[in-house]
This record gives sequence, structure tokens and C-alpha cells, in this order.
Amino acid sequence: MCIFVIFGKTARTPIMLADKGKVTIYDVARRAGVAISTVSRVLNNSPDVSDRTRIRVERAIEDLNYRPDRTAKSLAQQERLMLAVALPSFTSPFHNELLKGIRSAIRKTQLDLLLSDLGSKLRENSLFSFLQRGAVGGLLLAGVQIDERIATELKALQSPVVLIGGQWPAFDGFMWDETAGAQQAVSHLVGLGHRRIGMIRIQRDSRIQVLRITGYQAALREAGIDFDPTLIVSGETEKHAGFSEEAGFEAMNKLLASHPDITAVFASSDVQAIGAWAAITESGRSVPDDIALVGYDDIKTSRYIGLSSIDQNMQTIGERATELLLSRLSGANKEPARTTIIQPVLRVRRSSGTRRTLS
Amino acid sequence: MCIFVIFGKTARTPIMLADKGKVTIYDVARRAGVAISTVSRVLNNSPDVSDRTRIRVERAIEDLNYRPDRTAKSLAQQERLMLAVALPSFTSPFHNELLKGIRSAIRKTQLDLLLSDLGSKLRENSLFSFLQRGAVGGLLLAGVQIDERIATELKALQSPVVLIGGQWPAFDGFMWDETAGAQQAVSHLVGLGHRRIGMIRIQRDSRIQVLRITGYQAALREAGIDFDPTLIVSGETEKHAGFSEEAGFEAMNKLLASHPDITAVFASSDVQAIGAWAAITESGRSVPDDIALVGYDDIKTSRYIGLSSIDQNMQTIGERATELLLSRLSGANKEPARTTIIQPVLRVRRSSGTRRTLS
DNA sequence: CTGTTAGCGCGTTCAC
DNA sequence: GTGAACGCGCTAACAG
Repeated sequence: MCIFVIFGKTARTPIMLADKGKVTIYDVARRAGVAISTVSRVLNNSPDVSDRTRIRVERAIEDLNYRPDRTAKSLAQQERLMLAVALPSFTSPFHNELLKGIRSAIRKTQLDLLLSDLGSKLRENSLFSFLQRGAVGGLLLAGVQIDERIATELKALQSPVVLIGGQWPAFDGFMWDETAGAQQAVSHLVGLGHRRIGMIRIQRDSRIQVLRITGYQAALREAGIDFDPTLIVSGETEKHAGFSEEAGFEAMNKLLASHPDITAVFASSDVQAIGAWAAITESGRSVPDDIALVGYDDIKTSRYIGLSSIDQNMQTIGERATELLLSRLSGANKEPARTTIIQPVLRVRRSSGTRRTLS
Repeated sequence: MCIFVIFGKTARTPIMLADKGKVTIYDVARRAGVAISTVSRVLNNSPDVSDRTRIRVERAIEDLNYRPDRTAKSLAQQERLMLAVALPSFTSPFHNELLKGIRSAIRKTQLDLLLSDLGSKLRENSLFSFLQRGAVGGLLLAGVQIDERIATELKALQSPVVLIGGQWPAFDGFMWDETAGAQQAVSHLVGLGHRRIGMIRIQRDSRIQVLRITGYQAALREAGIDFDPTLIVSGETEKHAGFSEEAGFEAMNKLLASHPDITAVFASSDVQAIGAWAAITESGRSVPDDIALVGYDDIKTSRYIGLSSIDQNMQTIGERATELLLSRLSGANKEPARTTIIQPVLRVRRSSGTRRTLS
């Protein structure tokens, strides 16, 4: 800290700024013997400053260890230098990948990243309080089912919004073809010779869930396999709306008990698949030799335990979504909002053996 | 959108706000026929408002779909409603756990979370540009080695700082007893009967690395085992400063080639351990039956592939660090800055078999 | 209880 | 080139 003499006419700032208190642009101006507008010009690299004054100002900045206040800057310029991102969780590998993509797109800019995880239960409240904070340049919203109320709130933001895994007429969005993904997964299992294929679902009757079951049925129909509703089970654990290892574990145990003859399972999420894997292993069988397993969503762990998965390319989507948001933000993109459908890709982690009966 | 009549004396706002343009507190005041301060009172739940006017104002807010501007509020109140968190990566399971803890502590407050991952290579630049943004209430800095320059920047923030995994006289910090952790890991292996114990290190000669090697040596000494420097190897891949699966994979392969008689390995990080696991598995041996593996840092995958690990309780630390920051922020905590040492804990994932020679 | 007014720190015309 | 003055949207005394 340093003490310095105050001279010149004090514009509007109270004189006492002694040793503590924030260093503002006024202090710098005084120290350099110029007006604040000049300091501002230096800060913003305006060419209209003589080298001599520029150096003087820079010295003053250095001496005072001054840093411009982003809040004030943001208010004065009427532009928000912040991108808000809201997703259900930071930690799920699924959303983690998404975050990675978002970050890599943001890194190229000067924008800040305001992050919020909505949680599973209190989703509504967290979402609303987050949105009502306002003062963001743009918003990326992932994994949220949009309704009239949310849409209103989104519009109140008065800034561009891009949805990931959701859709609404007024907003840009990215969605996956869930049906095609599920069908791909189950067809893969069918192709390996399996005919008794279980499915682990989530509890809630979400739109996504319906679509995946449709895909599951389509694959069976295509192969001429009868649909057996009892092969579709869910766990009891409600954590994360059933997208949890626990739920997968419980569901798999149910399946093993009620249908000991199944040789393959399609799980609705990566974490469920992990739980199912644990259940299978504990029962003394192995993946994929005894029971083939395909899970939705990519996860690193998969490759260590040999399960195939439907990859949604989260990272790529995160990047694309952010880039779209940025283009909206800069005003370069004036096209009407549009929802883009992404085709999930099946990744075979380890060549599963063909159908074998449990002995 | 709605058109509304403008009446009363227009204070300072230009009249034309037509259909577009931001809805401000002035618009609400006009609409409700009150002064802006009254609107402000309603917004901030001041008791000094009659129910009648409160309702009028609330109606106006509703009608105009008004949302207060946090930037302006923040500037006016001279308090930053934002916590900045900077860590090397979002995606590493290690930091992910940290983030989880931070979030759970923040959730209890009204604060926003400004997040930045520093990356591994461009660390310096990202860190500085992030810090120079300023305008944050407090900062949580993880995994950064503090030096004079960084400390200066940190001080310029003029807001409380808590370091995680770093230390500096002027700032609060949390550190792990790396030596004790490594010693614990290796002692565990010794206790299982192993005597040829390899160590996978990172490339850089960071302080942490030195401490861990010290712990490794201490455990050997305690057991009367001679220290063989060639048992400490690192991978070639420089990604993430050697904290990567690739590096672990390469290092493990080196070890298997140069010391086919080793029966246990201590890896410097969870991801390295995963890489090592892959190398061991590919060589036809298994973990932990043929080669026992202990990795630093907790990771979920561990339990699926049976490796023990040194758990640093990242989530708990994240929470404690954030709470400390919050207490500093509120001014409740006036104690001098202090660095807290955390004792890592060994978690045995699956009871490793005792030493077996490779046949 | 309610209105007036002066800042918060900075950007940005306009004159000079 | 440089400076004075106003405004960004809101809070916080201080009057009334």
C-alpha cells in the first residue's frame, strides 16, 4: 500500500480515500495528473492518446496496483460479459463432458462463465432463482424440460438462450434422436444374437423415456422378437430421477431374479449401466461374456468394464451450442430459432461375445 | 410485450422506451405511480411499505415482467455477489469432487459462482486474465503454486482468498500432508507382503512430487527395504503435467519391462493409476491379484477395477474452504490467515492378496 | 410510510 | 489530445 498526495480539484469523489478503500479510476487520474476519460482511453487502448500521457497513466496504474471494476464497466457499457450455464449437475460424467465443450468455446472469448447446477429435486426453485439473477449476456440451459412458466422467465432475461436437450419454439435448441439411439443400441444386441433383452428405465414418464422405449420396441419388432413388457424395469431409488448407479443396480437385480434367461440389457444411462454391471458381477456373471450391456450416454468407466454405450458427443454439442449462443450474442446470427437434432452414435467398447445361455 | 402510457414527471430517463429497451426500476415506478425508492423497498422486502402500495408495485412488476439488474445492484451496494473459483480442470474427477463441495457450501447462500479452469499449459495467462477481471466477492484458488507475482495479483483483488493445495503467508489455505499420504500408501503395500514396489511419478519436480517421494522412501526405510531409484518412473506424455492415464500407462509399461518382478505399484494420481491398470491388464496380469495398485486421489472408477487409493476428501475440503471464504467475506472471521494441513486417508477398495511372484 | 437525491465506478459524447 | 459532465440501474440516507 502507498500513501499519495491528493491534488487538483476533486471532482465528485469524497476526499478521504486514505490507505484503504478501493482504488478507482479517479485515483489513477489524479496520480497521473489527467482526467478519468484519459485513463479510460488508455485502459481501452484508444489510439487517441499521446504516448507521453499513456506512459504516465500506465505508471500510475502500476503504482496504485489499479484494476478496473468489471461491474462498473459492465453497467456503463450496458453489455454483460458473462455467459450463464445451468445444468442438472457438474459431476455427472455426462454433463461434465458438456461443460468441457462449453469451456473450450468460451475460452476463445473474453466472457466469464457463471455456472449453476440445478440439482434434481429442487430443480424448479434453483432454476428460477438462477434465472432471475439476470444480468447475463446469454444463457445455456441443459437438461431442462421447458414449459410456459420457464419460457416466460427465459424471455425476461432479454438475452439469447440456447437449450441443450430441450426445445421450445422461441429458442434455439439441440436435441438427440433418442428413439434412433435406443434402436441402435438394441439392434446391436440383436445383431450379436441376443433375443431376451432387458431394459432398465427411469421412473418418471418423461418424454425422453417414452422415446427410448419406442426405439427399444422398434428394434425388437424389426428382428421379429415379441415385446415383453416385464423386461422393462426400473429401480426404486429416486435419486437423480432414477439416473443413478443405485437404481441401475436394483433394476438389474430385479431382472436377474425375474428373468434369469436374459443375456443382454439396455440401460437408460451410463450410471445405470454401471450399477447394472455391479449387480451382474456380484451375481457371479460377467460383462459382456455372460450378459451384454449397452448404456446410454458416454462414460469413461465404460471401457474398463467392457460395456458398450450410446455416445451423444456431449463435448461437441457443448461447443456447438456455445458457438451458436455467441453468434446470437454478437448479433451476427439473425436467423429464427431452430432446434437441431443430433444422431447418437453407438460405441462398442469390447467385442461382445454372441449369445450364451446361463448354465 | 406491452405498450403502456407514460405519465408523471419523467425523472432522468429518456422518454422513448417504446416496446424494446430494458425495463428498469423507473418504468415500474411510473407504472405503479410511486417513486423508485419505493420499488426498491418492495424488491428488497423492506417492512416500511404499506400493503396497498406493495401490491400495486408487485402488479407493475408482473405486468412489465421486470427483473432487477444485478450488475447495477452490485455496483450500488458495493458488494460483489459472486464467488470466483479457479481450478486446473472441471473434468478431472479430483477437481470435480472439489467443485461438488464448493457448490454445496455456496448453495446455502445467494452468491453466484464464477468458474474458470486454468488448463495445464496456459495456466499462467489464464490465471492472470481471470484474476484481473476483478469484481468478485471472494476467490477460491485450487492447485496453483503461488509466487510473488500471483500474490500481488491476489492482493489487488482486495477480497478474501482461500487457497486449496497451495500456501502463502497472507492467505488462508488448505494443504494435504503429501508425505504422510504416500507413506501410508506404501506402508499398506508393505503390510501386504510386497517388497518390490514401484512408483509412478509425474514429470515436473514440483514440491508435491518431492514430498510424495519422501513418503515413499520413508515407508521403505521403515520396513528395512532398500531404496531402488530405478523403481521410480514417469511417463512421457506431458498432458496435464503427467497427471494423465497416458502417462500412467507408459510408466507402468516401463516398469513391467525393467522390473518384471515388481508386485505392487504406487501411482501419483488416480488417473495415472487407471492408466497403469490398463497396462497391467493388457500384459495379461490382473489388479490386485498379480500386482497391487494404490493411487493418489479418490476416483469412482477405482472400485470397479479394484484399486485402493489415498483419499483426500476433496468434497469435504471444498466445502470447508468455501465456508472459510464465506466467513471471511461476511467479516465474521478476523483471525490471521492460516494454512490447514489435511491428513489423507487410505481406502482399501478390495482386499489385495499378499505378495505373489509372477510365474 | 413515501419521495428526493446523491453516489457506486466507469464509458462516452461533446466542447475546448 | 484532453477534460467536464452525464448516464448506466440501483441502493441508501435524508427529508417530509
